[in-house]
Amino acid sequence: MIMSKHKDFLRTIVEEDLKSGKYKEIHTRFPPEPNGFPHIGHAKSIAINFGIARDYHGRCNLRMDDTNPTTEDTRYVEALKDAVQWLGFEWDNSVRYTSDYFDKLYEYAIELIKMGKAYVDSLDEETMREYRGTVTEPGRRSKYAERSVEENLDLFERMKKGEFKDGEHVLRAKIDMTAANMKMRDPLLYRIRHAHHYRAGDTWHVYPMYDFAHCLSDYIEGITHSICTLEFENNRDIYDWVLDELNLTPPRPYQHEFARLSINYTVMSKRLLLELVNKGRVSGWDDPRLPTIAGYRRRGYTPESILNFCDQIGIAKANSTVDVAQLEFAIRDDLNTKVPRVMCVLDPLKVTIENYEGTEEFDAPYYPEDIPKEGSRKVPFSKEIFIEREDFSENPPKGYYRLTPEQPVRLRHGYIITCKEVIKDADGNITEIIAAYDPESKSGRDTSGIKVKSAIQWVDANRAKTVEVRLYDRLYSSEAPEGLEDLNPDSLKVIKDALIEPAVITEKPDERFQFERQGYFYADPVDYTDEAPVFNKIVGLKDSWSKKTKANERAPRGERKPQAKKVQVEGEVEPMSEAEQALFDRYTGELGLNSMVADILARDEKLSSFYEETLTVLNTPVTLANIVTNEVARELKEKQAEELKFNAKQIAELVKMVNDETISNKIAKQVFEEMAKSGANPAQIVEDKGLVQISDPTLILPIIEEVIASNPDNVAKFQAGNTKLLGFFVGQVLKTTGGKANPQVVNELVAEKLK
RNA sequence: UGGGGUAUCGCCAAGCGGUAAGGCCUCGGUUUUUGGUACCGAUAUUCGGGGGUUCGAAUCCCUCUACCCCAUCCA
Repeated sequence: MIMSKHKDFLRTIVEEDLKSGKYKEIHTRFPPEPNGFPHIGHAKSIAINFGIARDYHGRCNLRMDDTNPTTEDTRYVEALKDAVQWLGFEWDNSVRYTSDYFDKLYEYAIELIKMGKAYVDSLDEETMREYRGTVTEPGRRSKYAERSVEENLDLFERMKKGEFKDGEHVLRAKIDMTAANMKMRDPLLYRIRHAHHYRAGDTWHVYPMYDFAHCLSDYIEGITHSICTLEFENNRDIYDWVLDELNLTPPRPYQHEFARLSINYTVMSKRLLLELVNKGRVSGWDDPRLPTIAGYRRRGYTPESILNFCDQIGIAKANSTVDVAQLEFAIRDDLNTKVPRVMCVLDPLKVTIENYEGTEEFDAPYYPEDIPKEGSRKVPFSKEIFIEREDFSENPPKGYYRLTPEQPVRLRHGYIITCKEVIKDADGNITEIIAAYDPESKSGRDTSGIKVKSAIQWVDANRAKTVEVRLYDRLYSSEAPEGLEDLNPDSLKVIKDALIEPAVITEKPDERFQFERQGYFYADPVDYTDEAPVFNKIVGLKDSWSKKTKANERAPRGERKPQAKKVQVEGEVEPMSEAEQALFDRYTGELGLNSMVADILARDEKLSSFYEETLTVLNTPVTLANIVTNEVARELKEKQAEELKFNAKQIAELVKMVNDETISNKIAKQVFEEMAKSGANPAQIVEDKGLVQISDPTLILPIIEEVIASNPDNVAKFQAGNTKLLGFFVGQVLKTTGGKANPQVVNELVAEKLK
């Protein structure tokens, strides 16, 4: 497979971990809970986990995260396995189950208890919630946290044996009831559940919670990268806590999160999907309108198209909603090169060709010339045919290419016909067209010289087969649906008596077809029989004609409405304290700092004291303030001044070198980074790495000339007025000098050279 | 509201101090016996807002804003 040039952030992490030797081989896993049918969001996760394993020659497990006996079932296990296989992936070894680790998990829990890191709590649910505190108030610990190790061990064992009722006790980790991360306020590890587990049966009366089971299951399986969705970000702390506290033999897995998939005009939540199925708003979990794997599958989507789609949308951490058009593109793109073209008339209008007698059969290839596939069929033709009602217009709009009283049209693979007469019923509805054909115009040996604007699909009236066609549209009419009220009432249209050319049924060249000029269709795998064929519409063809006419109806000028510029509300800035204000005044007054820099320093005790210290060494208040508020501030964000590898004196020295132009600002940043890492003296770093600035034009000029010579395109662009390119040339020169050239000098020289 | 995240074109998304990738959508055009496909071309002087640092900022610093997640004995 071709790896795209730009890797996603997960693959970047994986590569780094492989390179650094953190892991020798990568091992991922797809760990759904078997409590519902998989949807395209799962497909994304499958594509990521199995895809990464494949790309880096690792392995990927399929694991059922089945720790909650009340929600899980084998039928979901089967559906999940099925989905992975359908998408074309193979899991490593056999399917794994968290429930297979219950014994091991129990042992780990005992270990935690023995370490004094876990306790049996006996608060009732409501009290426990109360004790947990809120996002703004810290929680407090239950009195049961004081229980002895022995008591905890005893209680936990009896919990396991089933001596207590549901909810009577739980096992909790002893972490921190005041933690800012709510998840860390002594999370539950085990709860009592007297329930039948679909696999473990009735042997267990305690079941581990996600936060305890998941990290350890990953560890047990030797997972290296535990990839999950964004909502588990807060759980990562527990993940790490459990694995670290248990003193496991390394290596251990690490969790990484990505944004879950959402697509407009549909829903992905289990709750909403379930509602649709339970209330009968769809025919079942495999209703072709549903974003479930089963639904897409029945609709006729191919695994390749779903995988391509997942590939196209990328992986990132921003919550976003992908346009369905992207999915539709993926399936069209896939089917275009694969499926045979046939003719089907959905809304028949009878055409009688007055000057034709007898019957004949046209030899019609299944694929257009641009598709390198072979195969053809016979298409019967006679005096009476049907065309699509839409393909005739008595009063055609501007730009109409099809049949009109004045405009001839070609019958695809057949003759050119001309309208002679329009027959209507009493209400004025068109019931039939009387037409004439040109015998010289037969497809493939047309000598008629007639020019037509288009070719339309048709079927022979006597030999066409009647088929049922199910036309699917988006399930919801709202882009971000919230419930049943947003349902699209026209999401399913059933056409009972569409007419199709006989070869489709008798020859069966495929299961998926393109009905020419209409879209891609799939022989419904459940309801189709040769006697009563049923086709599902997978997706329509791109239709720039109907788009144009509809756009004209809606907005005659068809311009994109100007987007209102986002209005930014300015928030309140916290006022300064008196002392801060005094400091601020001194900085802006006496020292001449600009107010922004002074503000940053005055408000930050750590920064200002660091700054004051640098001042005692060197008397250039402004430059010092700049480096302190920008570079030092970054280091001081998560550290105390004492933890820094460098000190104020060294910063002053660094600034001094900039001031006397020994090094450029650019180099100063580089040196600073080194200082932050190693704590070495700036002068030493500069000397070791030979970073002294080059300002001599005679040294720089040749390099500039070289850069100019090797980038003639950009020179031309620059001279044509693209002045931003100046930065490009400066950058190139700096790159070749390892950043040592004096950028100011380079700027001047480049500008002059390019003039 | 405390904590954790996120913000780059209509929709996704690269980018990690030196020319704002790419795909979808849209709009033109060429080819076409599918108003399809393919092909060519257009579409971000600007990266949520405002400041600062720098010769140079989407990238570093400060600040504000918006949205998402967390107070299930669910996962």
